[in-house]
Amino acid sequence: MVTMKDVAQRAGVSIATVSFLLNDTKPVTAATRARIEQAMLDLGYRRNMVARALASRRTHIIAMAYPALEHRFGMSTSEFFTSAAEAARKEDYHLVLWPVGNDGVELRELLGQGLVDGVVLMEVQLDDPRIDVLRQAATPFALIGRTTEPAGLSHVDIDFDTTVEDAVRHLYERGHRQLALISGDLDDPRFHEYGPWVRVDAAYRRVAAEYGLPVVVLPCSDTTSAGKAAVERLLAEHPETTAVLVLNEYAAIGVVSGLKRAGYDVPGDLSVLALLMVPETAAMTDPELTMMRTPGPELGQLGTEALIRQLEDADPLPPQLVPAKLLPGATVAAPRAPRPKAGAGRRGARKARS
Amino acid sequence: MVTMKDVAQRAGVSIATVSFLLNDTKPVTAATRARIEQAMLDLGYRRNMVARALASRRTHIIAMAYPALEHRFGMSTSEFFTSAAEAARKEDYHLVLWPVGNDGVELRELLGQGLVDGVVLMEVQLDDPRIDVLRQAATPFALIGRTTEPAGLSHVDIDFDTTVEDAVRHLYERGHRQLALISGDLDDPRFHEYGPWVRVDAAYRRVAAEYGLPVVVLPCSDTTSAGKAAVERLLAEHPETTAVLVLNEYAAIGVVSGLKRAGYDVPGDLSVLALLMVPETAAMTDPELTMMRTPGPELGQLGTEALIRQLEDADPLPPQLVPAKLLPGATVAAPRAPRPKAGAGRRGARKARS
DNA sequence: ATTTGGCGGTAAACCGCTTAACTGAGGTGT
DNA sequence: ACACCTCAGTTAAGCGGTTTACCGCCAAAT
Repeated sequence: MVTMKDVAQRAGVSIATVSFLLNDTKPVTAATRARIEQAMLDLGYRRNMVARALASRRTHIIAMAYPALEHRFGMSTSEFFTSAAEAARKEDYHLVLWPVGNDGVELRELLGQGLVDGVVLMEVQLDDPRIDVLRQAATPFALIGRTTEPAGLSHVDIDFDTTVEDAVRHLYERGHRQLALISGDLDDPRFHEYGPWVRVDAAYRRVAAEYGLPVVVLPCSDTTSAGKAAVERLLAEHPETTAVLVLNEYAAIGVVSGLKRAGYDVPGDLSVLALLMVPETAAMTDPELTMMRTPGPELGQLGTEALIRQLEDADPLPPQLVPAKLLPGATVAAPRAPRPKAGAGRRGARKARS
Repeated sequence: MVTMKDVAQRAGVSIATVSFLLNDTKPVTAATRARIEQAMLDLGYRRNMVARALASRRTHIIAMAYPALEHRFGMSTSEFFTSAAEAARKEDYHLVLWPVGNDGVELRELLGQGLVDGVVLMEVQLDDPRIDVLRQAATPFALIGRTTEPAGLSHVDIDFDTTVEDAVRHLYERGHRQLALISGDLDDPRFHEYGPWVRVDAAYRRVAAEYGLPVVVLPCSDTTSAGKAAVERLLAEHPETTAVLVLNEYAAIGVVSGLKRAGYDVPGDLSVLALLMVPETAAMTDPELTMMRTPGPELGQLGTEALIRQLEDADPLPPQLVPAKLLPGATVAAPRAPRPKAGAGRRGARKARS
């Protein structure tokens, strides 16, 4: 292995000078610089990260901590990983993957090893014990997602308010007045603390009120079968509905196939707009789902950048809320009949096919 | 930060003794052991990975190198990442994510940093320049996937032969004699070197021949729309087909919806069996796809374990070929009519379903 | 002519841990 | 009784860098 000593020797300078040049931490004359650089080239020198880390107390490694066991990884999980890894590389950091429990025990253990300069925390809970662990360890961190009181915490998250607003407006502008939200299942004890669901739910109720729309919200867990079931209930209980927003990814698929199976034409009889989805999934339905594309890649990247800013103590990135952006598909159209106004007519459907 | 020196001091021993105890690299009397352990407990000592790495020349970090830019990540990518990360943790290693180009340039750069003890290489090409880079760097590595000549290389891969055999047998046993494979698009220059597609194609031709079945293979890239197009062509060119195997994940979705759109009943009119898929995706079609579940988690885990074995120079794990296992869904049934071909009487079935 | 001070460069002390070589106090064999 | 092992521990030399003093030199200031 070629070390700095070798380079220094060949360039006829001291090892310190090489270090100063490499880190640009002290000026060096053009002549010596040239000699050193030539020497490095000749020898094929590569600076050893580990030694550097030990001496400088900065490893240039950051961790992405995500809930282990949790096998309900959506499509967007790998987007987080890859976008974060790329952002890290770009800044000359490495990203390690840390599957950790939600209680923070494993996280504390890992932090103790002194391997990482900072942590990007995924799937942040509304009240997250891991944050205390990070604080106690005095380890810089950034959140993807946020707690109930995120003020002062470096974080990025989906802008649920804007996302829902945009979604509702999209439908409203096309004439829809009878909307429904197929939401997350907040009654499920595992999720009534789940930020995205809570926030979308709240945002929707607010926006619907603003638009003077009736508030129809059906809980639904994130599976296609749950989606089918939810839409059946919707048709039975609120047949006047002309457009449905679906929060969950897999549920949205279920909603579309449930509608088709029930003989409804999408978007003829009912429009469907998926709220947080990735294009690959949306393309799977027939017709292709119109969706708000979940900003997974942006979040992974921004979260990482926010963390690295702290580490390089540049001016900290302010909290970023990124809305999901509309990605048109083929499941939204104008409602079939002129809008029925207060209490007026409603429609079933009878398209069938086989 | 509590260092080994602190511990040694408090326990009244030399720092070396602490190290020997920690690494179990030299015997220590019960009495001193107890004193040291107590001291560590009192002080809350955590051994510093970086210093250890520098001194021992083993970082206990491994990299997962995967092709950057390649945004055609299937659902199984995050399975690789998480299963590898978990396997690494279990053995007290850390996993870093390295998005690298296929030419090996970035990989060489990263290896030079001396950060990792070894590399798990994903998406191995049939002739992969990155392997030479790893060899030159004398870095231990394991492959997920394999080259044309994988002998001598530590690797794990899907057992395409068994997978295809099992798939064909499954259909054959249910009475199908007119199969078709909707394969990868090997004509696409980007992919005619893509191992999984090449191997499935080859395996299918072999197995079909063994079973005395006509060989019908349609190329198809991995999108739902390509799947739809492919199945339309299939219906036009080979209307006698009673069951279709689909290699690609998204294509399989397209095949099902294409069939439904064309007025075919699945599986009544045509059975569909997806070859390499994850359950989450399969659940999205209606009816749910019958599939061979791609062994993503196993591969990530086994690849990591194989690498770590090398690093700990235990007896090396032999190359592992893991077949995809059948996961029943609702898209395979017996063919409707008795098979029209020459030869003896056979019985088809006429189960239908709606 | 002497002082001052900036500047390119060096020496050496770490960073926290591993490990080879060494020490010294019991047992053993003869 | 003496040399010879064993065995738990210790000393100290690294691992490959970073970083804080410090030094000598020359130009500008006095």
